[in-house]
Amino acid sequence: MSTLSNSRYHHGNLRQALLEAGLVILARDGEAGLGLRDLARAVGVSPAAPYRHFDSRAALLEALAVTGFQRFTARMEAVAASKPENPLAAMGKTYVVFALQNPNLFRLMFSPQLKKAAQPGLAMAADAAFDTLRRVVSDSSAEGRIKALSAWAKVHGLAVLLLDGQIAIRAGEDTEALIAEIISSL
Amino acid sequence: MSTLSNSRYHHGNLRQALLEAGLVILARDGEAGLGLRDLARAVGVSPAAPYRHFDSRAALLEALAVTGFQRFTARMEAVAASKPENPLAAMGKTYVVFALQNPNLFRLMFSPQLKKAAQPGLAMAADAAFDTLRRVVSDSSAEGRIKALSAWAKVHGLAVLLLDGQIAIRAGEDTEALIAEIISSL
DNA sequence: CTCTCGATGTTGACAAGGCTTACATCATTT
DNA sequence: AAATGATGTAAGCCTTGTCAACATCGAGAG
Repeated sequence: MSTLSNSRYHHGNLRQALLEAGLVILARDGEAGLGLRDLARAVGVSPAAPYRHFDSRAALLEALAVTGFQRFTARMEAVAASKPENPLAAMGKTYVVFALQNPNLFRLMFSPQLKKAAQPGLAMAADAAFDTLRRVVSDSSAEGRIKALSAWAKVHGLAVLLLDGQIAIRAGEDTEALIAEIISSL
Repeated sequence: MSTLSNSRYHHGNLRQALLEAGLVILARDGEAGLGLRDLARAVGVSPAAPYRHFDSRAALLEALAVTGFQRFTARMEAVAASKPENPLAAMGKTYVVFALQNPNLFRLMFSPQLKKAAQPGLAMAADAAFDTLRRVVSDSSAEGRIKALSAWAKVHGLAVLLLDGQIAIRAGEDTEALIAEIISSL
């Protein structure tokens, strides 16, 4: 392989190419705008080719969500490893910022149509992501669990509401500062 | 009219019938399972008939979301009117319970594909709903706003996470009790 | 009471998109 | 070099949202 002849029958690394192009299209057009045909055309391949690598459109979306969780986990662990003064607040901010930087990917990761229960790979990727958050608070006591869930709920809710434009940002207001204020009480 | 001849050309009250049947199908099959053709068939009408009342499928979904916000608002106002000891906690619980009782409707209400910015009716319905929450906290000071947003984020995040099955409920654990514990700190 | 007209439904069809089946091509193994 | 499994193509089926042209009804004008 490696000959970059742009007209070879086999693509060479179609699965990876589909995922990367999928992330780009997803970021640009949202989940609804990500069609298998468009995606195949973007990669320069026939409409049916993706089916050699993904059983269905849903499977493709699931794979994208998994990579999303992996990137998310990497960011969270990086923050935790940097030992900030207030770990919970720092990770909370990272959580929200990730959502705002990758809105469509974040929405896909939490899309109900993915049904984590039936997809072990996705469930594991999601669990790994949240474990980084849980480890910070969890002293494994019942009280610690409530505290962790409270923090998680608050941060997640803030991310979702900001993403959907529900929280009105006043003119000239700094979104990051607002986030910091809301999260500071963790 | 009023003859209940079940084979009359005109339905009589199609718009209302579509909304009601739509809510049923939505609750059962989710947004993705709500097709215009199925909906039309459920009401006993031709596939194109709904277009006399809704410009598009998106418009139909928007109308369903609006009725969802109206029901939600009614519940929240009822709780607020009952003057509980801790209004914020009581309304928070109502918020979460509504989400758990109407999962698909709740998801539709906050679906990003609805773009409230472009739909004045939907935006107004949503604002009306959250105003009931805002009124409880808002002393209109900057501090009050942060407090209101914090409470809203926490409650909304809890609802979303529970809806998506992200929060693991331990065996024999009471979900309502868990909700109460997490919300009690409001 | 009849006639007309706007509102409401129906029919038929198109286009887009997910998916499948049968076939072509390539790379690797023996 | 021939066989074989993996990968991609071609062609088409089916569902679904949408639209245009036609049919039907109800209500007000005369």
